[in-house]
Amino acid sequence: MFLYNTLTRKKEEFIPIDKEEIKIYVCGPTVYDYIHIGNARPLCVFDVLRNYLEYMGYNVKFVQNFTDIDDKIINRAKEENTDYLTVSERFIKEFKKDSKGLNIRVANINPRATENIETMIAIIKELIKKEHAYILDGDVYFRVKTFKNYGKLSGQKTEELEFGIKTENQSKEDLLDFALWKASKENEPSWSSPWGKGRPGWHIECSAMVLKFLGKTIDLHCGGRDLIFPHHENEIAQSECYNRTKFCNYWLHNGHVNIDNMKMSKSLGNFLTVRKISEKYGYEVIRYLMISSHYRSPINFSTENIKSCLNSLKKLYNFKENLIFARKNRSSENGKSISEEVENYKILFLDAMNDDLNTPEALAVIFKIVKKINIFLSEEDATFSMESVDNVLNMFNELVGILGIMYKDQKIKLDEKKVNSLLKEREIARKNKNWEKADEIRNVLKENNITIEDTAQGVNVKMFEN
RNA sequence: GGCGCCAUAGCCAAGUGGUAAGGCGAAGGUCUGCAAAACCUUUAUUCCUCGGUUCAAGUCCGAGUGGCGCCUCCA
Repeated sequence: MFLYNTLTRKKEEFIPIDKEEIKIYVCGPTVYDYIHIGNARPLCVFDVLRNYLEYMGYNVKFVQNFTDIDDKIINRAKEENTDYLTVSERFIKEFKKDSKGLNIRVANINPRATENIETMIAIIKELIKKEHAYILDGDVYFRVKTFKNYGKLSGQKTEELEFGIKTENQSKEDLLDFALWKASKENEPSWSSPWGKGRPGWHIECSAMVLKFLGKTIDLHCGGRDLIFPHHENEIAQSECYNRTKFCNYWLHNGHVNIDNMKMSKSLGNFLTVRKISEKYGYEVIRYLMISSHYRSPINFSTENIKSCLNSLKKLYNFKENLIFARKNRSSENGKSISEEVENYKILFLDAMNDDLNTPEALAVIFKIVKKINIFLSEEDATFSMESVDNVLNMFNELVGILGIMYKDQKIKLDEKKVNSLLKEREIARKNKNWEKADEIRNVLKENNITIEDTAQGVNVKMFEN
């Protein structure tokens, strides 16, 4: 499998440190609000990565943190007249709800910054001892000039970086130095440290949690491309100065979700929450949208785009339902085999995934399978071998499962008995050419998310939300 | 000032130097009591522009135009 590594700016073959346990760290959310649609992107694409690695037979240890102490959380707590813990607890819950909706598997470990402050303090102590960091009025700063490779991830030279830098503390030794520890202001949550009361800087959190839960060197570190600088650059600096070894082999960065071609962000205020969109269109279409472009490309969010994705998903659901219908009603011992022609497509799907997770290509392969099989199904008089139908169904479920779509449950609001009696009633009406009544029953069922289609082989009852 | 990304049909979107995947939408047709679903046909002689390399360029090189991101918090 080839992955684009930001560190080398090339697609590289993925070679794990230890096949028995691939170590992935994904930067998680700062929990001060509902996640926005941009946050959904790394969740979805790196969940696909995880699925695919496991599909290939690797064991994966997947760690995603919660940044649960930060200025924004403190501010929100102040606004709501409550404490930071109430805010972070609340939005961790909401995060989990949205994640579940998006069919994101729960990480093996979800460490919280505030639960790992001891590790951070230990690292900072050592960095001070090694003169990679210094104390300044209760703050601790990382001395960037002591790390020769600073800039290796972002491709930046330190001299050039200084050009555009904006900083709040002018008394730092160097403009590039960043905070490892921040002295606390009055009435703010704080932890005691050798440098007085305070709280950790953002970058050290991730370094500490990576070290504690995954070790000194990890396979994959993932996040949005806006994290390349300074966040990930700083993580490398801290961790490599502390561990004296390479921090991470492959850095993966997803592209942004834009709105009107502008980056969607909480600071710009042009963001849409996952919750809001899911209330209108459902969660699944958000996930579909995320895999419909390559993970490194930008996505421009629009309702037109969402609606197009909804229709595509509908086509896939119809396909699956029609196959299940064919299995029940159109299979016979001497039936046509439909799976052989489609077996090669699985290889094409895997080729696409192996090529830096080319999910749009992988989706195209799925639609090619759908097309091929639909041509078989469109032959009205044909019957099919049940085994081959099962093969296709299994393959379809397998591929779609890697992408993490098609997970919506059938939702039946009416009980089965009632549905069956309505169906019988409709059949009688149809025999008597009482079209009005037949259509009325069809509408009633439709209102309950049950779609019925009259086919040559009988009535195809589809029970999913449209 | 530096680093980087992007430009392919009405929309979304792949594309490894070998003659433009796939999805949505639209139009017409088949099937159907009507639908639905599905199938068939049509929908980019051309990939922002201009040069260059090559037998061959959407793909490589150069210049230009337009858009975006990072260097403050960000996914």
